[in-house]
Amino acid sequence: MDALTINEAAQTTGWSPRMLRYIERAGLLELRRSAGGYRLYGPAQLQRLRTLRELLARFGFGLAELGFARRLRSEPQLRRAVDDWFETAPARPEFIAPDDWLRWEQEKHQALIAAATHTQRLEAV
Amino acid sequence: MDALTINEAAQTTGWSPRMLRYIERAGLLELRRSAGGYRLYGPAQLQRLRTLRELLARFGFGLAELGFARRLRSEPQLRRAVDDWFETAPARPEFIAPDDWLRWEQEKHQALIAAATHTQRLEAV
DNA sequence: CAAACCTTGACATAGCTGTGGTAAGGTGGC
DNA sequence: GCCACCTTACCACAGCTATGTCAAGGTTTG
Repeated sequence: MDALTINEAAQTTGWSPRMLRYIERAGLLELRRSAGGYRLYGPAQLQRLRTLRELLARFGFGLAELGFARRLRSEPQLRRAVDDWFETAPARPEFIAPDDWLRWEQEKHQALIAAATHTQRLEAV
Repeated sequence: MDALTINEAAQTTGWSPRMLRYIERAGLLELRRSAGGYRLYGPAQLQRLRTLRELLARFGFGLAELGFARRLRSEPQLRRAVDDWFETAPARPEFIAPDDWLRWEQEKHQALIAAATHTQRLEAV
């Protein structure tokens, strides 16, 4: 068997077993199951979990947001509706000063980003 | 002056003044300001606010998610990173049964959707 | 078959979201 | 110049997110 069970996967990816189940539940990772129902993590899944970690830390957002990104790519109706909303010329939110948005986002994820940065620094040592 | 102030805008859009400020703060609507700093809502902004209402009710997500969609379109790096993550072949989350995701999402927004539906019904009367 | 590991489900909690207030102070139009 | 309206900055609160822990009960494998 070249697949890990959840605790082994947790160790090599840095996620807790709890979070691995949560991530699957959130629709962000598809897993094979053993005959008895054990989650089986293959190399591809492990890699995905590691990049997921990096992604969230680097940009400071959460699983919910990524789940929404997933909906955007899998639900054309939703995609269209959202695109339409943003493209309605007059309000042009693309032109809001990035600073404003950043300030807002950073307030939200300040702690998270700080933690991530700290972690990276530790890892860099 | 063909622009409304915040309470007038609130009345014609159905949002509360409180939420109108919140929406602006979330980077989802750009507004002109009077010399003294009053928010000025033009027809375009009003329309946008109305469609925003419909968008959220129809698909059952929140301002935070829409804010993330905005980031996706305004931050190419983020966009690329997220696309890459989803396109990494092996886990293919696009192929997760829509049912699973829906169940998950609906648990989350059950109350919200119920409330929205209820509101619509009231409005329809 | 027994020890070690897994599964789902429930309870817990800090922090953020979406909303509503209120207060202290500036703006606008008659 | 007044009164009504606006602004920002707080306090508050229910509900959701991201995490952890624990219990009761199957699975694996030596």
